[in-house]
Amino acid sequence: MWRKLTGTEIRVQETKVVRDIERLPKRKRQQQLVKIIEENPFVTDQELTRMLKVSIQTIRLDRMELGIPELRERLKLMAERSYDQVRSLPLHEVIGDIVDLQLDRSGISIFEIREEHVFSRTHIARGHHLFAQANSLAVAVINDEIALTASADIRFVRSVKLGEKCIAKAYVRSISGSRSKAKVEVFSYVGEEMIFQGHFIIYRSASAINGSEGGDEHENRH
Amino acid sequence: MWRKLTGTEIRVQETKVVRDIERLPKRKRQQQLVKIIEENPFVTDQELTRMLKVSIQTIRLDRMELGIPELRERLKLMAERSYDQVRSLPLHEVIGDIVDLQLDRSGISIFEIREEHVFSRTHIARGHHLFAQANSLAVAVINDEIALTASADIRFVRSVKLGEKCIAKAYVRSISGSRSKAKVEVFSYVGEEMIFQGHFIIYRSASAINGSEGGDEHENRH
DNA sequence: CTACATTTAGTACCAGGTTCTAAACTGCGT
DNA sequence: ACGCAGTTTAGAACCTGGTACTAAATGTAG
Repeated sequence: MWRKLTGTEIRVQETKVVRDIERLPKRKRQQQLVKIIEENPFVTDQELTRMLKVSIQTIRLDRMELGIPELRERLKLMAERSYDQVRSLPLHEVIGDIVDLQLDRSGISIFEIREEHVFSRTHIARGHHLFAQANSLAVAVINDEIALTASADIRFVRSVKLGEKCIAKAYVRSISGSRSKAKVEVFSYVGEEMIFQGHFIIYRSASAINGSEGGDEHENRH
Repeated sequence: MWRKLTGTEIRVQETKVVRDIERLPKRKRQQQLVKIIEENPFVTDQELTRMLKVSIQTIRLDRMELGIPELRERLKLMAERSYDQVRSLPLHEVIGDIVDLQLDRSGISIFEIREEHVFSRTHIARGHHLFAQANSLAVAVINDEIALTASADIRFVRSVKLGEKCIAKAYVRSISGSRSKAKVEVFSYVGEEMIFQGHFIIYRSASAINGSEGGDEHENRH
């Protein structure tokens, strides 16, 4: 369909220019259509006819060619996406996927930096996400029903960019005699490079209920 | 519609008890209906007839009485909600509302602990949200186009619960000679009580591009 | 028995489409 | 001037998941 056009386009100029400016409207219209629907997915075909000054059939042919589903399908997809997000928010309770866990000893989690984790202009990951991964892991590695971060000393060694996979490794360094506190060290890497390190003091169940308690806790994983 | 019912309910007991256990099926069914739709908003009236073993008209009467909109309306509402959320996500870039800002001097932000910030079982705020508020503020108070957290030393003084409002106050303590680093102290309070404190080292634009750079930055706010 | 609530049935209608068939119009090559 | 392809428009039948309304059947308490 378009093969022919591009072929002729390249060859001659004077005659085909006319052809192109006559043909472009379809492409242009479809581009516009995509843009309109993108920035307002709630628009009906009816409304589109008014905006693009073509018949409703043309709108529908365009949607078909572009693979854009009908209004209701779009809404359903959006609803499902947001519903899934809400559902997977409990998964959001631990930031990063824990791939290895030896309670009271060590743990490893992986966290991929995605669009929502970076500063839009520079695509550099925001610090609190790296902290959150490390903090979650430090809390998870403690073998108690409740564990709360009491304090932390952290360092952002280098910035992490969109798409990079952070691998955090946590080591439990010491358990206090009364077992009320634990020291956990976390090192995060992208590849071989260390990008973050943190020293966490975690309060655990017995002492965590009263007294100076921190900002995080966790449930026993299996 | 319900006024009458509740009226008789309150008055007499022995006679109405019978009436109630005869009436309950309706109420019970409606409670079930609410629950079903709540945990699966994508269900059609047809599917509900099978689940509740009543006619589709009853389902629809129930929905009316309960003020539950039809499937398509539900999906539309969800889609709109998620769309608004996505739109207001850039607001999520700074955690907490900045209410006062004196660049290179001090700043104040307020952050209310909501459902999504707490651990579901205990309703205690997760540490990284408190950190995020403080970190955002520490970065915001620096008068530079780009600012990145290099390191932080933080302490969770006491746990914060659902519904509490955290007020974070940041003070720029020192600016290095070359202006490449700044020291920022942040103290967060619920009412009079301090709940968090942190010491941040922030790298600023000139030196931030190369060298050891942190995990956060910010754009100039007006 | 009667009055009232509850449930079910059925019809007409609607939005926002899909699917399919059939015309027009447009412009180009020959 | 003619045909042909790409494009646009029109129209009818049908679909889902409802609303709105009328009417009848069933229950049940007083």
